[in-house]
Amino acid sequence: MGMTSAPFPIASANGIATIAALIGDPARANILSALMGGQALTAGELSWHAGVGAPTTSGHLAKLSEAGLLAVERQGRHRYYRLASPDIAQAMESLMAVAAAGPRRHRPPGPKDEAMRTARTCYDHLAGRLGTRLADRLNERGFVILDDGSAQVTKDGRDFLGGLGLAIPETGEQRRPLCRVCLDWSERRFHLAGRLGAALLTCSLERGWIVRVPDSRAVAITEVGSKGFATVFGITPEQLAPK
Amino acid sequence: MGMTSAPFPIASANGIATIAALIGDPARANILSALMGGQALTAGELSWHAGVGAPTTSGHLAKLSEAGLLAVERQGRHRYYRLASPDIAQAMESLMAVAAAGPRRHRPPGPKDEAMRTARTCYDHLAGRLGTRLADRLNERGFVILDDGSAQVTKDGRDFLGGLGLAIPETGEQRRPLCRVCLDWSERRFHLAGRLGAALLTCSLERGWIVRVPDSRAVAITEVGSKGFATVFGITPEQLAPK
DNA sequence: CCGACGCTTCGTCCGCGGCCGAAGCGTTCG
DNA sequence: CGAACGCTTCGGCCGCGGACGAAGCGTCGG
Repeated sequence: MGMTSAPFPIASANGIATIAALIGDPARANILSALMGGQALTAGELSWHAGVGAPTTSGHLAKLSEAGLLAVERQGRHRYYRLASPDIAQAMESLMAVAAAGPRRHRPPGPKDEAMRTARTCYDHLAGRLGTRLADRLNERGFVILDDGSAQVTKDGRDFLGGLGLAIPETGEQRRPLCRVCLDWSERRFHLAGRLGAALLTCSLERGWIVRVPDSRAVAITEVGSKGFATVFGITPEQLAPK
Repeated sequence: MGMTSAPFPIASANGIATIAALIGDPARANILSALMGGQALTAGELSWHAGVGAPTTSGHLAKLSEAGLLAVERQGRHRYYRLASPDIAQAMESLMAVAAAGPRRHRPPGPKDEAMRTARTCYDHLAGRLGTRLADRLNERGFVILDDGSAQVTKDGRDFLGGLGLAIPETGEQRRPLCRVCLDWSERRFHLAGRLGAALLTCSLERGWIVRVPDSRAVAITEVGSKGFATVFGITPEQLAPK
């Protein structure tokens, strides 16, 4: 028998349990999901999202912060919480993919849900139909190469995006990938993440092409945005239609 | 203010909590970690890995199966459990990355831990120093392009790997990416995953270059393997040395 | 300077869920 | 066919941790 010593914890398996247990509480999951919107929120707002009282929320926030999942910033009498790193967002995203793939959870697609499917933020980039179509169009035009689960920006793409005023750092040799794909839980296809994805989101917001929907990760596409996405990226309104 | 209706659960945020809660139990995390080795294990073996009794393990396995995280296969009086899909493995991997990045968990690197750092399986591909060096060498030679967090196989690479007897399906249009990167929790750098990563692992096993270490995800590099990795990929033994 | 507000800490309650021993069911072997 | 084995089901124990109300601390507004 190859049984070495006692049944002792596999290296780091305990660490992963700790993290997962933190995410595993409904209230905390709601908090983290709310923060997947990408913007920092106050404890009060998070309390509302979590669906529990202020004291309970405070406890949750303390635990999440201590574990390094959240970063906190005091500002006046408010405390702004945000996800501590893109890694956290990616872990959440992977879990969403698993959850969406799993056995049918009864999830009546409400009107708000429909807005989320059309366009939403995924931490710091775009997701939903808008996000996936954006990836498709950039791929078709040879600006990014999407080969199954990998993504790469081409020379042409760098030029094109540069023309939009999107300054993509040449090769920062940073931890953060320039361009990676992210599995969309509603579309079950890929959209663009990484520094490029983040740049596309901020650009769209700055130009007023999309606006954030209050208390939600969903974003609404404005009039000017509808034109902008069509002329610049070739995304027709039909492609963004619910059905 | 924009408070719409009651604080009702964000779409699918509850689903993610369910999944995370399942992973969040230490015993279950140990089970899943053990199955990250990529091979199916019996309930008894998993009970040992989990560190709890058989009845308790059985309960855990039932929950994990029902949630769609595990697939089970009856064979004689044994029941073989394995991860239900690569998505699960990726979610676990993301969580490991978060856990490893978090505040210092006291994790005295034992001898077994050292073996894991040298070479181990990560679900169905190679990780550890061997895995990352493999990615490096393939990158240097222009067989794959690693640009930050993205990976792509070149024409040259396809030819090279074909010469090794690795038949990589041209472009299966499958869900499973041909080549993607996976963050190595011990090296804190990328190694290769996807269908390519899986092919590299099975190839190495078939040729006897590596052998699985019992009751562990670690793999040991054989004599012939040491030569093989050096001549075929240009990986010197020094690059695989612990320090 | 006092009251309203935002957030946290403290104390308490209580229910969910993990754990085990014993028993039950199916399979394999002598 | 009976005994050993692998795994699951059942029943009961117990402790962890999430929930809230009340109170405490810091900040902003008149």
